[in-house]
Amino acid sequence: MDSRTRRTSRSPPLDRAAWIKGALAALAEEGHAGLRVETLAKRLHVTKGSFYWHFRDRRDLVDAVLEEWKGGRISDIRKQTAAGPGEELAALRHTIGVYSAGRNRKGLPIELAVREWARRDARAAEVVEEVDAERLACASRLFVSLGLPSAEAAARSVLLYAYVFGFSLMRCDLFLTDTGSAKDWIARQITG
Amino acid sequence: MDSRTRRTSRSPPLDRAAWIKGALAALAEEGHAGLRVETLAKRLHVTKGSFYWHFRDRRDLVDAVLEEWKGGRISDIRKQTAAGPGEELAALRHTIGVYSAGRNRKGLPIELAVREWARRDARAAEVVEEVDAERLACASRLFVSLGLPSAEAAARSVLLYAYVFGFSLMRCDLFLTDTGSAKDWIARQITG
DNA sequence: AGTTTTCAATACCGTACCGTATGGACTCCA
DNA sequence: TGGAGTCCATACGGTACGGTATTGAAAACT
Repeated sequence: MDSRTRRTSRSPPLDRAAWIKGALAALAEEGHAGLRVETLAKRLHVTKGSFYWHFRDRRDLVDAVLEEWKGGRISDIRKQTAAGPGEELAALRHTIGVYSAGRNRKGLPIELAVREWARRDARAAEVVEEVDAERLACASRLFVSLGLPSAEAAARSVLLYAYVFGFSLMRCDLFLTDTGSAKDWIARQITG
Repeated sequence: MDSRTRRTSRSPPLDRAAWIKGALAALAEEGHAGLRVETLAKRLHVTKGSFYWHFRDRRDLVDAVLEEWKGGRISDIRKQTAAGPGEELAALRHTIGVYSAGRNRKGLPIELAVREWARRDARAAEVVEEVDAERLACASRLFVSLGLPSAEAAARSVLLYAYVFGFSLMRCDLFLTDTGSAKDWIARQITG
Protein backbone atom coordinates (compact mmCIF):
# COMPACT_ATOMS: atom_id res chain seq x y z
CA MET A 1 0.00 0.00 0.00
CA ASP A 2 2.56 2.55 1.05
CA SER A 3 6.12 2.57 -0.23
CA ARG A 4 7.70 2.71 3.20
CA THR A 5 10.04 -0.09 3.98
CA ARG A 6 8.17 -1.98 6.60
CA ARG A 7 11.52 -3.43 7.72
CA THR A 8 13.18 -3.72 4.35
CA SER A 9 11.65 -6.81 2.84
CA ARG A 10 11.86 -9.32 5.62
CA SER A 11 14.86 -8.09 7.57
CA PRO A 12 15.41 -10.04 10.76
CA PRO A 13 14.23 -8.56 14.07
CA LEU A 14 16.70 -6.48 15.99
CA ASP A 15 18.03 -7.56 19.33
CA ARG A 16 19.93 -5.76 22.07
CA ALA A 17 23.23 -6.61 20.40
CA ALA A 18 22.23 -4.80 17.20
CA TRP A 19 21.24 -1.72 19.16
CA ILE A 20 24.49 -1.78 21.10
CA LYS A 21 26.49 -2.15 17.91
CA GLY A 22 24.71 0.83 16.40
CA ALA A 23 25.26 2.78 19.57
CA LEU A 24 28.99 2.13 19.41
CA ALA A 25 29.06 3.38 15.83
CA ALA A 26 27.21 6.53 16.88
CA LEU A 27 29.60 6.92 19.80
CA ALA A 28 32.53 6.78 17.40
CA GLU A 29 31.04 9.36 15.07
CA GLU A 30 29.36 11.80 17.42
CA GLY A 31 30.70 11.05 20.88
CA HIS A 32 28.59 10.56 23.94
CA ALA A 33 26.07 13.08 22.62
CA GLY A 34 25.35 10.68 19.78
CA LEU A 35 23.74 8.17 22.11
CA ARG A 36 20.16 9.33 21.56
CA VAL A 37 17.25 6.98 21.26
CA GLU A 38 15.47 8.46 18.28
CA THR A 39 18.67 9.15 16.39
CA LEU A 40 19.82 5.57 16.87
CA ALA A 41 16.43 4.34 15.76
CA LYS A 42 16.81 6.24 12.50
CA ARG A 43 20.27 4.77 12.00
CA LEU A 44 18.79 1.28 12.41
CA HIS A 45 15.73 2.08 10.28
CA VAL A 46 13.25 1.40 13.04
CA THR A 47 11.40 3.55 15.56
CA LYS A 48 11.55 4.05 19.29
CA GLY A 49 8.97 1.33 19.67
CA SER A 50 11.70 -1.19 19.07
CA PHE A 51 14.12 0.48 21.43
CA TYR A 52 11.80 0.50 24.41
CA TRP A 53 11.05 -3.13 23.81
CA HIS A 54 14.70 -4.12 24.23
CA PHE A 55 15.76 -1.50 26.77
CA ARG A 56 14.18 -0.13 29.88
CA ASP A 57 15.36 3.40 29.13
CA ARG A 58 18.28 5.29 27.71
CA ARG A 59 20.43 4.63 30.75
CA ASP A 60 19.94 0.92 30.19
CA LEU A 61 21.47 1.22 26.73
CA VAL A 62 24.26 3.42 27.93
CA ASP A 63 25.23 0.94 30.63
CA ALA A 64 25.15 -1.89 28.11
CA VAL A 65 27.40 0.09 25.77
CA LEU A 66 29.90 0.61 28.55
CA GLU A 67 29.89 -3.06 29.47
CA GLU A 68 30.29 -4.07 25.83
CA TRP A 69 33.19 -1.71 25.40
CA LYS A 70 34.86 -2.86 28.58
CA GLY A 71 34.58 -6.51 27.60
CA GLY A 72 35.93 -5.89 24.12
CA ARG A 73 38.85 -3.83 25.35
CA ILE A 74 39.93 -6.33 27.98
CA SER A 75 39.61 -9.17 25.49
CA ASP A 76 41.76 -7.28 22.99
CA ILE A 77 44.37 -6.44 25.57
CA ARG A 78 44.82 -10.06 26.52
CA LYS A 79 45.28 -11.00 22.87
CA GLN A 80 47.73 -8.23 22.10
CA THR A 81 49.93 -8.88 25.09
CA ALA A 82 49.99 -12.65 24.83
CA ALA A 83 53.61 -12.62 23.73
CA GLY A 84 55.94 -15.56 23.99
CA PRO A 85 59.49 -15.10 25.29
CA GLY A 86 61.50 -12.92 22.96
CA GLU A 87 58.40 -11.26 21.50
CA GLU A 88 57.77 -8.80 24.28
CA LEU A 89 59.29 -5.80 22.53
CA ALA A 90 57.38 -6.52 19.33
CA ALA A 91 54.14 -6.82 21.28
CA LEU A 92 54.68 -3.46 22.99
CA ARG A 93 55.49 -1.70 19.75
CA HIS A 94 52.53 -3.35 18.13
CA THR A 95 50.32 -1.93 20.86
CA ILE A 96 51.59 1.55 20.10
CA GLY A 97 51.14 1.04 16.39
CA VAL A 98 47.61 -0.26 16.61
CA TYR A 99 46.35 3.06 17.92
CA SER A 100 48.85 5.34 16.31
CA ALA A 101 48.42 4.04 12.79
CA GLY A 102 45.44 4.28 10.53
CA ARG A 103 44.04 1.02 11.85
CA ASN A 104 41.49 1.01 14.63
CA ARG A 105 39.33 3.33 12.61
CA LYS A 106 36.54 3.11 15.12
CA GLY A 107 38.44 1.98 18.18
CA LEU A 108 40.24 5.22 18.75
CA PRO A 109 37.25 7.56 18.41
CA ILE A 110 35.28 5.37 20.80
CA GLU A 111 38.19 5.30 23.20
CA LEU A 112 38.37 9.08 23.24
CA ALA A 113 34.63 9.49 23.50
CA VAL A 114 34.41 7.14 26.47
CA ARG A 115 37.27 8.87 28.23
CA GLU A 116 35.84 12.33 27.71
CA TRP A 117 32.52 10.99 28.89
CA ALA A 118 34.17 9.45 31.95
CA ARG A 119 35.13 12.90 33.13
CA ARG A 120 31.48 13.58 33.94
CA ASP A 121 29.93 10.16 34.47
CA ALA A 122 30.80 7.95 37.41
CA ARG A 123 29.99 4.67 35.71
CA ALA A 124 32.03 5.51 32.64
CA ALA A 125 34.87 6.49 34.94
CA GLU A 126 34.68 3.10 36.65
CA VAL A 127 34.88 1.28 33.35
CA VAL A 128 37.81 3.34 32.16
CA GLU A 129 39.57 2.68 35.42
CA GLU A 130 39.13 -1.06 35.05
CA VAL A 131 40.29 -1.07 31.44
CA ASP A 132 43.31 1.01 32.31
CA ALA A 133 44.19 -1.25 35.19
CA GLU A 134 44.10 -4.27 32.93
CA ARG A 135 46.06 -2.61 30.14
CA LEU A 136 48.72 -1.23 32.43
CA ALA A 137 49.11 -4.56 34.18
CA CYS A 138 49.59 -6.39 30.89
CA ALA A 139 52.02 -3.86 29.47
CA SER A 140 53.90 -3.81 32.72
CA ARG A 141 54.28 -7.58 32.64
CA LEU A 142 55.92 -7.31 29.25
CA PHE A 143 58.38 -4.69 30.47
CA VAL A 144 59.21 -6.85 33.48
CA SER A 145 59.82 -9.78 31.14
CA LEU A 146 62.34 -7.58 29.39
CA GLY A 147 64.23 -7.29 32.65
CA LEU A 148 63.08 -3.90 33.89
CA PRO A 149 62.42 -3.23 37.58
CA SER A 150 58.75 -3.12 38.39
CA ALA A 151 58.62 0.61 39.15
CA GLU A 152 60.14 1.48 35.80
CA ALA A 153 57.91 -1.04 34.06
CA ALA A 154 54.86 0.65 35.58
CA ALA A 155 56.04 4.13 34.65
CA ARG A 156 56.81 3.09 31.08
CA SER A 157 53.38 1.52 30.74
CA VAL A 158 51.69 4.71 31.85
CA LEU A 159 53.82 6.71 29.46
CA LEU A 160 52.99 4.34 26.64
CA TYR A 161 49.24 4.64 26.92
CA ALA A 162 49.25 8.32 27.81
CA TYR A 163 51.29 8.99 24.68
CA VAL A 164 49.04 6.91 22.46
CA PHE A 165 45.85 8.62 23.57
CA GLY A 166 47.43 12.04 23.85
CA PHE A 167 48.93 11.87 20.38
CA SER A 168 45.52 11.20 18.93
CA LEU A 169 44.33 14.50 20.40
CA MET A 170 47.06 16.52 18.76
CA ARG A 171 47.30 18.18 15.37
CA CYS A 172 50.98 18.30 14.67
CA ASP A 173 51.01 17.93 10.90
CA LEU A 174 51.92 21.59 10.59
CA PHE A 175 54.89 21.01 12.84
CA LEU A 176 56.42 17.64 12.12
CA THR A 177 58.25 17.44 8.82
CA ASP A 178 58.61 13.68 9.05
CA THR A 179 55.83 12.27 11.18
CA GLY A 180 56.79 8.67 10.59
CA SER A 181 60.33 8.91 11.86
CA ALA A 182 59.23 11.02 14.82
CA LYS A 183 56.76 8.32 15.79
CA ASP A 184 59.45 5.69 15.46
CA TRP A 185 61.80 7.68 17.66
CA ILE A 186 59.10 8.08 20.28
CA ALA A 187 58.20 4.41 20.20
CA ARG A 188 61.82 3.47 20.78
CA GLN A 189 62.06 5.99 23.58
CA ILE A 190 59.01 4.55 25.32
CA THR A 191 59.82 0.90 24.94
CA GLY A 192 63.48 1.41 25.77
CA MET B 1 6.44 44.95 42.85
CA ASP B 2 7.67 41.45 42.24
CA SER B 3 10.45 39.84 44.21
CA ARG B 4 12.41 38.71 41.19
CA THR B 5 15.93 39.98 40.99
CA ARG B 6 15.72 42.41 38.15
CA ARG B 7 19.50 42.06 37.74
CA THR B 8 20.50 41.57 41.34
CA SER B 9 20.28 45.05 42.75
CA ARG B 10 22.10 47.15 40.21
CA SER B 11 24.52 44.71 38.69
CA PRO B 12 26.44 46.15 35.75
CA PRO B 13 25.35 45.26 32.21
CA LEU B 14 26.93 42.22 30.64
CA ASP B 15 29.18 42.48 27.63
CA ARG B 16 30.54 39.91 25.20
CA ALA B 17 33.52 39.26 27.44
CA ALA B 18 31.29 38.20 30.33
CA TRP B 19 29.38 35.80 28.10
CA ILE B 20 32.60 34.34 26.75
CA LYS B 21 33.96 33.91 30.26
CA GLY B 22 30.81 32.10 31.30
CA ALA B 23 30.98 29.98 28.19
CA LEU B 24 34.51 28.90 29.02
CA ALA B 25 33.40 27.90 32.50
CA ALA B 26 30.56 25.87 31.01
CA LEU B 27 32.98 24.34 28.54
CA ALA B 28 35.21 23.24 31.41
CA GLU B 29 32.34 21.71 33.34
CA GLU B 30 30.19 20.20 30.62
CA GLY B 31 32.30 20.12 27.50
CA HIS B 32 31.18 21.38 24.12
CA ALA B 33 27.64 20.29 24.88
CA GLY B 34 27.57 22.89 27.65
CA LEU B 35 27.69 25.76 25.18
CA ARG B 36 23.94 26.32 25.06
CA VAL B 37 22.37 29.72 24.96
CA GLU B 38 19.64 29.32 27.53
CA THR B 39 21.82 27.34 29.90
CA LEU B 40 24.50 30.01 29.79
CA ALA B 41 21.87 32.65 30.34
CA LYS B 42 20.78 30.92 33.53
CA ARG B 43 24.38 30.71 34.67
CA LEU B 44 24.70 34.47 34.20
CA HIS B 45 21.29 35.20 35.73
CA VAL B 46 19.89 36.79 32.62
CA THR B 47 17.75 35.60 29.73
CA LYS B 48 18.29 34.95 26.06
CA GLY B 49 17.31 38.52 25.35
CA SER B 50 20.73 39.59 26.53
CA PHE B 51 22.53 36.93 24.56
CA TYR B 52 21.03 37.84 21.23
CA TRP B 53 21.89 41.45 21.84
CA HIS B 54 25.61 40.69 22.12
CA PHE B 55 25.81 37.77 19.67
CA ARG B 56 24.35 37.15 16.28
CA ASP B 57 23.68 33.49 17.03
CA ARG B 58 25.14 30.53 18.85
CA ARG B 59 27.86 30.06 16.27
CA ASP B 60 28.99 33.61 16.90
CA LEU B 61 29.59 32.80 20.56
CA VAL B 62 31.28 29.53 19.76
CA ASP B 63 33.70 31.22 17.38
CA ALA B 64 34.47 33.87 19.96
CA VAL B 65 35.15 31.20 22.57
CA LEU B 66 37.59 29.50 20.24
CA GLU B 67 39.39 32.75 19.50
CA GLU B 68 39.56 33.63 23.18
CA TRP B 69 40.97 30.23 24.01
CA LYS B 70 43.50 30.38 21.22
CA GLY B 71 44.73 33.79 22.29
CA GLY B 72 45.02 32.78 25.91
CA ARG B 73 46.89 29.60 25.13
CA ILE B 74 49.40 31.22 22.83
CA SER B 75 49.97 33.99 25.33
CA ASP B 76 50.58 31.44 28.09
CA ILE B 77 52.94 29.42 25.95
CA ARG B 78 55.13 32.39 25.25
CA LYS B 79 55.32 33.20 28.95
CA GLN B 80 56.09 29.65 30.02
CA THR B 81 58.83 29.12 27.50
CA ALA B 82 60.55 32.47 27.92
CA ALA B 83 63.52 30.86 29.63
CA GLY B 84 66.93 32.39 29.90
CA PRO B 85 70.04 30.32 29.19
CA GLY B 86 70.41 27.55 31.77
CA GLU B 87 66.71 27.56 32.60
CA GLU B 88 65.52 25.51 29.65
CA LEU B 89 65.21 22.24 31.51
CA ALA B 90 63.31 23.86 34.35
CA ALA B 91 60.96 25.51 31.88
CA LEU B 92 60.21 22.20 30.16
CA ARG B 93 59.55 20.39 33.42
CA HIS B 94 57.41 23.27 34.58
CA THR B 95 55.32 22.89 31.44
CA ILE B 96 54.75 19.25 32.27
CA GLY B 97 53.92 20.05 35.86
CA VAL B 98 51.46 22.81 35.10
CA TYR B 99 49.08 20.38 33.45
CA SER B 100 49.96 17.27 35.34
CA ALA B 101 49.55 18.75 38.80
CA GLY B 102 46.44 19.95 40.51
CA ARG B 103 46.93 23.42 39.11
CA ASN B 104 45.18 24.50 35.94
CA ARG B 105 41.88 23.48 37.45
CA LYS B 106 39.98 24.83 34.50
CA GLY B 107 42.68 24.87 31.86
CA LEU B 108 42.91 21.14 31.47
CA PRO B 109 39.17 20.40 31.19
CA ILE B 110 38.85 23.14 28.59
CA GLU B 111 41.84 21.81 26.74
CA LEU B 112 40.30 18.34 26.56
CA ALA B 113 36.88 19.65 25.65
CA VAL B 114 38.26 21.72 22.79
CA ARG B 115 40.30 18.81 21.48
CA GLU B 116 37.40 16.40 21.59
CA TRP B 117 35.31 19.05 19.92
CA ALA B 118 37.97 19.55 17.25
CA ARG B 119 37.44 15.99 16.11
CA ARG B 120 34.07 16.99 14.66
CA ASP B 121 34.36 20.73 14.02
CA ALA B 122 36.63 22.18 11.38
CA ARG B 123 37.11 25.56 13.05
CA ALA B 124 37.99 24.00 16.38
CA ALA B 125 40.43 21.76 14.57
CA GLU B 126 42.09 24.79 12.98
CA VAL B 127 42.51 26.47 16.34
CA VAL B 128 43.94 23.37 17.94
CA GLU B 129 46.35 23.04 15.06
CA GLU B 130 47.58 26.59 15.51
CA VAL B 131 47.96 26.22 19.25
CA ASP B 132 49.82 22.97 18.83
CA ALA B 133 52.12 24.47 16.23
CA GLU B 134 53.01 27.29 18.59
CA ARG B 135 53.49 25.04 21.60
CA LEU B 136 55.60 22.52 19.75
CA ALA B 137 57.74 25.24 18.22
CA CYS B 138 58.40 26.79 21.62
CA ALA B 139 59.16 23.50 23.33
CA SER B 140 61.35 22.46 20.45
CA ARG B 141 63.36 25.65 20.76
CA LEU B 142 64.08 24.81 24.36
CA PHE B 143 65.28 21.33 23.46
CA VAL B 144 67.50 22.75 20.74
CA SER B 145 68.95 25.18 23.27
CA LEU B 146 69.86 22.14 25.34
CA GLY B 147 71.94 20.90 22.44
CA LEU B 148 69.62 18.34 20.88
CA PRO B 149 69.38 17.90 17.11
CA SER B 150 66.25 19.41 15.68
CA ALA B 151 64.60 16.12 14.75
CA GLU B 152 64.96 14.79 18.28
CA ALA B 153 63.84 18.11 19.71
CA ALA B 154 60.67 17.94 17.62
CA ALA B 155 59.96 14.35 18.60
CA ARG B 156 60.49 15.07 22.29
CA SER B 157 58.15 18.03 22.09
CA VAL B 158 55.42 15.90 20.58
CA LEU B 159 55.97 13.26 23.22
CA LEU B 160 55.82 15.87 25.95
CA TYR B 161 52.45 17.28 25.02
CA ALA B 162 50.96 13.96 23.99
CA TYR B 163 51.90 12.56 27.39
CA VAL B 164 50.49 15.52 29.27
CA PHE B 165 47.11 15.39 27.56
CA GLY B 166 46.99 11.62 27.42
CA PHE B 167 47.78 11.23 31.08
CA SER B 168 44.85 13.44 31.96
CA LEU B 169 42.58 10.98 30.17
CA MET B 170 43.76 8.01 32.18
CA ARG B 171 42.65 6.57 35.47
CA CYS B 172 45.69 4.82 36.80
CA ASP B 173 45.24 5.29 40.52
CA LEU B 174 44.33 1.63 40.82
CA PHE B 175 47.58 0.72 39.16
CA LEU B 176 50.31 3.06 40.26
CA THR B 177 51.43 2.55 43.82
CA ASP B 178 53.50 5.74 43.83
CA THR B 179 52.06 8.16 41.31
CA GLY B 180 54.44 10.95 42.23
CA SER B 181 57.64 9.08 41.56
CA ALA B 182 56.25 7.58 38.37
CA LYS B 183 55.46 11.07 37.11
CA ASP B 184 58.96 12.20 38.00
CA TRP B 185 60.50 9.28 36.17
CA ILE B 186 58.39 10.04 33.10
CA ALA B 187 59.25 13.73 33.18
CA ARG B 188 62.95 12.89 33.26
CA GLN B 189 62.47 10.42 30.44
CA ILE B 190 60.76 13.01 28.27
CA THR B 191 63.07 15.92 28.95
CA GLY B 192 66.16 13.78 28.65
C1' DA C 1 12.82 68.06 29.57
C1' DG C 2 12.71 65.01 25.76
C1' DT C 3 15.08 61.83 22.70
C1' DT C 4 18.14 58.30 21.44
C1' DT C 5 20.91 54.36 22.65
C1' DT C 6 21.85 50.48 25.34
C1' DC C 7 20.58 46.33 27.40
C1' DA C 8 17.41 42.76 28.86
C1' DA C 9 12.63 40.40 29.83
C1' DT C 10 8.82 38.16 27.70
C1' DA C 11 6.18 35.72 24.52
C1' DC C 12 6.22 32.91 20.74
C1' DC C 13 7.41 29.35 16.91
C1' DG C 14 9.65 25.27 15.38
C1' DT C 15 12.49 21.29 16.31
C1' DA C 16 14.61 17.45 18.72
C1' DC C 17 14.45 14.46 22.17
C1' DC C 18 12.77 11.06 26.34
C1' DG C 19 9.38 8.16 27.90
C1' DT C 20 4.51 5.99 27.84
C1' DA C 21 0.44 3.90 26.03
C1' DT C 22 -1.69 1.40 22.73
C1' DG C 23 -2.55 -1.19 18.90
C1' DG C 24 -1.13 -4.10 15.03
C1' DA C 25 1.44 -7.53 12.51
C1' DC C 26 3.76 -11.66 12.63
C1' DT C 27 5.34 -16.25 14.54
C1' DC C 28 4.87 -20.29 17.24
C1' DC C 29 2.30 -23.69 19.13
C1' DA C 30 -1.68 -26.37 21.03
C1' DT D 1 -8.18 -22.03 14.45
C1' DG D 2 -7.34 -19.55 18.09
C1' DG D 3 -4.65 -17.86 21.69
C1' DA D 4 0.00 -16.30 23.49
C1' DG D 5 4.22 -14.24 22.86
C1' DT D 6 7.42 -11.30 20.08
C1' DC D 7 8.61 -7.24 17.90
C1' DC D 8 7.62 -2.79 16.21
C1' DA D 9 4.75 1.59 14.49
C1' DT D 10 2.13 5.39 15.91
C1' DA D 11 0.35 8.86 18.66
C1' DC D 12 0.83 11.55 22.64
C1' DG D 13 2.65 14.55 26.57
C1' DG D 14 6.46 16.84 28.47
C1' DT D 15 10.95 19.21 28.39
C1' DA D 16 14.83 21.63 26.51
C1' DC D 17 16.68 24.32 23.19
C1' DG D 18 17.68 27.88 18.97
C1' DG D 19 16.09 31.88 17.09
C1' DT D 20 12.79 36.05 16.24
C1' DA D 21 9.89 39.80 17.50
C1' DT D 22 8.28 42.86 20.58
C1' DT D 23 8.22 45.51 24.60
C1' DG D 24 10.18 47.97 28.36
C1' DA D 25 13.42 50.04 31.53
C1' DA D 26 17.47 52.48 32.52
C1' DA D 27 21.37 55.37 30.91
C1' DA D 28 23.43 58.80 28.02
C1' DC D 29 23.15 62.58 25.42
C1' DT D 30 21.16 67.28 23.71
